[in-house]
Amino acid sequence: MANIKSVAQKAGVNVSTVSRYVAGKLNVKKETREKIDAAIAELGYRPHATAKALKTSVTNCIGIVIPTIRNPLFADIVAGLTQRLEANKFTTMLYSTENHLSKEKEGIGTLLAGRVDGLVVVGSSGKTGSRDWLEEVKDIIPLVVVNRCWQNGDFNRVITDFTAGSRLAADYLVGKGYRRFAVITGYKDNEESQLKLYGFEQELWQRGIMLGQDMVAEGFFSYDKAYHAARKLLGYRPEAVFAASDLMAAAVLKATKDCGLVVPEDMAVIGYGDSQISQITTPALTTVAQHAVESGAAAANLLIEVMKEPGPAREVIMRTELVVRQST
Amino acid sequence: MANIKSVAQKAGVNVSTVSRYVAGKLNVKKETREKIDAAIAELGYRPHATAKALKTSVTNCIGIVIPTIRNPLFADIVAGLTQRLEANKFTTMLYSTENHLSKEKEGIGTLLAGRVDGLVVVGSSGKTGSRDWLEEVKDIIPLVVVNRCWQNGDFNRVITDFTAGSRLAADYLVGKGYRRFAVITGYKDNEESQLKLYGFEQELWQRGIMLGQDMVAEGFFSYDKAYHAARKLLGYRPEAVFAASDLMAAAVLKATKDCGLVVPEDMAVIGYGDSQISQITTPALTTVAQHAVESGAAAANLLIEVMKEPGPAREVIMRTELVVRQST
DNA sequence: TTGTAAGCGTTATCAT
DNA sequence: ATGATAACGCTTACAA
Repeated sequence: MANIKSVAQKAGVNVSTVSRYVAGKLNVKKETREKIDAAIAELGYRPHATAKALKTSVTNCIGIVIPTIRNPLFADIVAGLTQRLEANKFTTMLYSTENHLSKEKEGIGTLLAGRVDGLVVVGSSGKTGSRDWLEEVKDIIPLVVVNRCWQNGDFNRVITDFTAGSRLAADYLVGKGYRRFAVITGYKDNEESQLKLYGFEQELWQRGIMLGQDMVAEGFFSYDKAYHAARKLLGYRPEAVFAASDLMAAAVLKATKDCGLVVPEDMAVIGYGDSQISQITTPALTTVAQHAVESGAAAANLLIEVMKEPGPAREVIMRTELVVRQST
Repeated sequence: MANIKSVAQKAGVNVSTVSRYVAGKLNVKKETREKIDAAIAELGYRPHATAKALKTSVTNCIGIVIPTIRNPLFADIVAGLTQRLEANKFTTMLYSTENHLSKEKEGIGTLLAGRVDGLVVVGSSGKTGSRDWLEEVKDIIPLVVVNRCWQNGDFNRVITDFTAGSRLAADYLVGKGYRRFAVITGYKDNEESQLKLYGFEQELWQRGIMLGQDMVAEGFFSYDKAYHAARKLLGYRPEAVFAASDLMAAAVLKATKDCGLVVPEDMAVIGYGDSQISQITTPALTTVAQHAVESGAAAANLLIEVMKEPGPAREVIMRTELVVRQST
């Protein structure tokens, strides 16, 4: 590959002149410019980003760590991130932990080795959390966490107000006259799942309604697992089921149908996410919208801001909304 | 940040010794090893990947260019890619063109600047194609293209046999006794869409069945657009509708229902992809499975192979299968 | 306006 | 088994 030296040689000038010209500094004679342009074109020269990064300590690259790209929610967050970052001339390095929190440390480690200017870590920590580890990281490199709410150090963060979203759902259902509820959560130990459950219970409690312990089951954010959980819960004859994701709500619809019940006449179902799934089911799902793409974009903007001028930790809260369709 | 020099200093040895030890070369005395280990731990030293890349010309990083991560199909391909690449100690740089083919050149350009050891370009080229551009790229860097079938230079490629998949669908439907068909394609100019349509037509033709021109409509891989297309097509009373994606097939189901027809009794619907969507709809969709995750994994393996020993272009064909559910 | 030269953090060759 | 040093491709004072 052609390098700056060969360009300089061919153009008959010094490397520093080429460097300055390529960088856009304008104190270079027209005649020289033309010679350099010609040399660049002829050699197919392309500045070597790695060398530049080594010299300047700026990589123009941001690391993103996610649990899995196959969850549409995370895909949306990544989409929001890459859009904003690419628009700001950053490239992105993606590391997927495949839902193994233990791989998070490894992933961050590889990204950290002088490869990126900043880091975005997406997704819930587990029960144990990786708090101590991230605590170190944020001293090494600008860091933004997304939807990791338990992390109570002062991190720059974008969080969705999952609790408020669940309260919207509960409020709406109670207002509709339902009194006997069941909930399908994600993972018992997962913070996002817990916050969603917590908000729902809290709102019910304020309305003087109790949610029986038998009425909560884990669905593991999986269609099949949620289906089985739903079959069990339906035995207790709830009037309405709240699922922590649209995918699991879709499973509830299926279970309901297989039990010979009709939604919404015999039972109401409400999902979470307002993903494409919620439009596709029959009946279409009432759901809590959580603006995943915008969360990603907000995280990108926050990180860029933080890299420009560091300071005390900043926080962005993403609001949720209720989207009413035909399942309630 | 601590560098190799500071470690060497603290350990009281030369940088080259540290370098050798860290690289795992074993000609280093136990005593020295311990001193170095202590220094590394104390300083929190982490080898600088960028500097190493500059020196060795290997980045251990692979570039991935995709149209958009929000399409579950591409997300699956990326998942397959990152799994295999991470397992082989590669990091991945992701560039998303947001469905603008024109951005592909820009994206590849940024990745090319000494940032990556190899490149995977995913997705159809448009009518015009970016063939000439990629033709240059493959001389610069190891390249694998995925599902870009029109590209007729000798590229390393992983392609899904879309045509064969469509033929499976047509064969099955004709066997079931259907004779009057409608098709919802993606984009008219998109090769994947065209191949899917082509296979379907071809199989019908061999069975002596004609597909009227009015019976084909663009759905743009969008739920809403496909819904409108379906409403129009239903006016011509097809006995079965073949959609080029599950999402669009779901839209057909909706349109059918809104027209007061029942699937599969009044009309059959068949999708493409075997994505999660196909299990969720009511009735669940019969669909052509296309193994997206495996395509990504195959592309990763192919690229690794090509980087190890270059040679004539290799090709991997991914087969398709029919998955029969309740919509036919 | 252009040239000289040091240095970013590594690795690798050659001595010792 | 270890040390000295050049080099990777670039940027950036500083000098001319």
